[in-house]
Amino acid sequence: MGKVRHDSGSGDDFAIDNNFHKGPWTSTEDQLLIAYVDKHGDGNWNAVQKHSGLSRCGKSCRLRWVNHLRPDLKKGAFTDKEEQRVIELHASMGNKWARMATELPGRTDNEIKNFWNTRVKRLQRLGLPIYPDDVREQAMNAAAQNGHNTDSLDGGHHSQESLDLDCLEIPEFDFKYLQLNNCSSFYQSMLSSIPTGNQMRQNPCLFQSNVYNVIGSPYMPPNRKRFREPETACPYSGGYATNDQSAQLWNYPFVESTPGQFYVAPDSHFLGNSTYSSPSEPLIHEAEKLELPSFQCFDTPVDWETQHSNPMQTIESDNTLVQFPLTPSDFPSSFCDGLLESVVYGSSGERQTANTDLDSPLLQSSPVELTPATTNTSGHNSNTEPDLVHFGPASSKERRTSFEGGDWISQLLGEDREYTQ
DNA sequence: AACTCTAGCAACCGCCTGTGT
DNA sequence: GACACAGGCGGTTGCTAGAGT
Repeated sequence: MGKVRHDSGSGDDFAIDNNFHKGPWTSTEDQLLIAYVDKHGDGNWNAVQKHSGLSRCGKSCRLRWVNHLRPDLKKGAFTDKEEQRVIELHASMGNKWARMATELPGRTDNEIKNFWNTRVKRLQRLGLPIYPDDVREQAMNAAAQNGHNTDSLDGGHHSQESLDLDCLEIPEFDFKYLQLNNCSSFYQSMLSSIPTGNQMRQNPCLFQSNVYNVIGSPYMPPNRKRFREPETACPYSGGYATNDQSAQLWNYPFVESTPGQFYVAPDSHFLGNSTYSSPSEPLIHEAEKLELPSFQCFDTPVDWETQHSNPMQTIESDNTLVQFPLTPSDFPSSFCDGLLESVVYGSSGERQTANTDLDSPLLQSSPVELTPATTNTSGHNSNTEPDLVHFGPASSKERRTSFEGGDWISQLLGEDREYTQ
């Protein structure tokens, strides 16, 4: 790992320049830090080094305090209840570890993140889905029935946070252990439970993000590599989705949207955690990381009529793998970002793992990323292009028809594994 | 016993936002 | 508005202990 620093402005450059100590903390350092915080309180971390005698940068001190020395930390393995909660939270908010940590007293974002990643790896290894069937089904049902939160949008005082909560309530699921994914039936039932456009108009929050991201997000923040939730309601510009690699993977077209109309929240979960190398190499200019889903809401009402006549329909690339757009009513809400990933990304997870576990009866979704860097260290990516070629119906017309009917999705998820090479 | 593999964890990195000037 | 700085966040890396061979 290179230590060349490109960071601009934060104290770490300073830390490097001053040869601050790095690596594991010693008990002596811990004591110094604890003593300092006891005396001065936390915060102002760069002052810690100056006043405590620690040869650590402020960031390192903060991290050490937050993750290990804070008195309210809970140590030890995650309990079943905590695990259950983590699953719920991840289903609702994706890789928002810090937010998840606020819901799990005594646990840190880092801890949750490690726990989750480990868990995902384990389940992937076992060929089990990340989310229990119960979660998926209940979330699906909740999404289908959840036409009742319009008040929250009219209250005039809701924060993004409250919107998030309003948008998606993850019930107390019964987390029996995981069964194999029934992706096909699940997805088909998703499609059959799609609310009407009118419902969606009334509840724009319910029908945001992730699925639509594959439909084709007109949202592409310029010159941004990452998105944070407070930006959800920010203005948008045309272009590929934020998850532009996944967008490019699906190769959906650029669409200019206008304010007040439907747009897709940027932290889409859909395919968003599968950072493949795209075969359409020219489209990918840098190895951007894709975030796992974050729960997103529209602040802007959805204009479905407009969306239905979306110019995307008139745009078609020769390489288009999925015909866009599907109208919003083609999909349910992104009731569970992570769940959707489990459903759809399962296919990509299969593809990712196919080379090493072709015999697995169910290669499940995983947020473990395969970045171009990790998949393509030799400078080429040998396994993505064939995937794309076989990813979905052949012709655009067929694609559209099939996609709307959910048939090829079924094949994709449950039957057709040819694309795994 | 020696070696390899890997899961789990701690720490770091780079980017971001918020705030103050 | 531009800039610098502090702090926060999510992704990644590297170390280590334990399991497997």
